[in-house]
Amino acid sequence: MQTNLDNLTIGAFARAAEVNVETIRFYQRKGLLPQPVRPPGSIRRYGKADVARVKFIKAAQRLGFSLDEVAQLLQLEDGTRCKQASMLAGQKLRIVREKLSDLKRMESVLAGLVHACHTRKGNISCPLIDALRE
Amino acid sequence: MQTNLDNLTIGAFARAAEVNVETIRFYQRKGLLPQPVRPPGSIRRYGKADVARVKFIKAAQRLGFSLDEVAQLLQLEDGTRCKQASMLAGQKLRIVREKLSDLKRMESVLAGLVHACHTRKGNISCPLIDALRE
DNA sequence: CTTAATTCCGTACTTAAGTACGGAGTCAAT
DNA sequence: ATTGACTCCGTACTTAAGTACGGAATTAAG
Repeated sequence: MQTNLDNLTIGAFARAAEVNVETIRFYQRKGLLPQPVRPPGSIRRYGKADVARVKFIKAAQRLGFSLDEVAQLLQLEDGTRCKQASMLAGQKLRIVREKLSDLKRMESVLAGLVHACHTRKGNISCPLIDALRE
Repeated sequence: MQTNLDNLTIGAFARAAEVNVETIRFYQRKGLLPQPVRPPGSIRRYGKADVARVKFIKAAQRLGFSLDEVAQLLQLEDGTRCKQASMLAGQKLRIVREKLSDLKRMESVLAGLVHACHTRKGNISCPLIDALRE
């Protein structure tokens, strides 16, 4: 295909990357995306490398990386510094596991309370409210 | 014990509730805590009911409720509307379970990538970076 | 050639849950 | 009675990840 993913306007770029235009500009201000040169008296054009970069960012975000952390990953983009990259991922993995255990605790407490609320008989007070009070 | 948890200044209140003073003021502005009357030309005093209310708020937050949701729970504080309370908890439980499954997915992807990075041999490029690129 | 849609750019706003600041008043101890 | 700590109050700042706005320039379509 002849460059149907090259020479994109910023609007087409945003659609291709499935984000909105303001997000592109925001990433440019943050330094996550390079600002392509602007031909004097004209508008900027973008290509598939740019689309790939945004998709990289979004993929990393889905794994729980913040934009600042994504910036670090982007510095390792050449793929030659596997050790650094996997250290970042390892840190993130630890954080994800902590969040998991927090959420599991919340899940079991909430499930227990909801169950107690449903099986409660007679005029005793709400188990959920009681639990928060104790 | 004679009122060692009553007649508190805002500073002592904050210490008793294990939050800081600005947080108390913030909760008052949000309507989560009542503003005790201020004796003219004097300062406000707080008691154990206030401490209990802050602890209630913090307990609910630990279960994943936002302050706006906590405000709803506080309206059910008398414990007579168990059905409403357990509906709120049920909604929260669904959200917690969604987050759990997201995090589990993230965990397994990250763990797989970290493992691949460590067992990689030779000059192939970083599996983590590759995964984000794909 | 005119009109509508985009782009560009800087600035300001959004949400959540606080934290920080600064000046004036009040309280406790010496 | 003065010093230092604390309270009061309003306002502004913080973080993260964008979103919204408004006016000027540019491009695309008819």
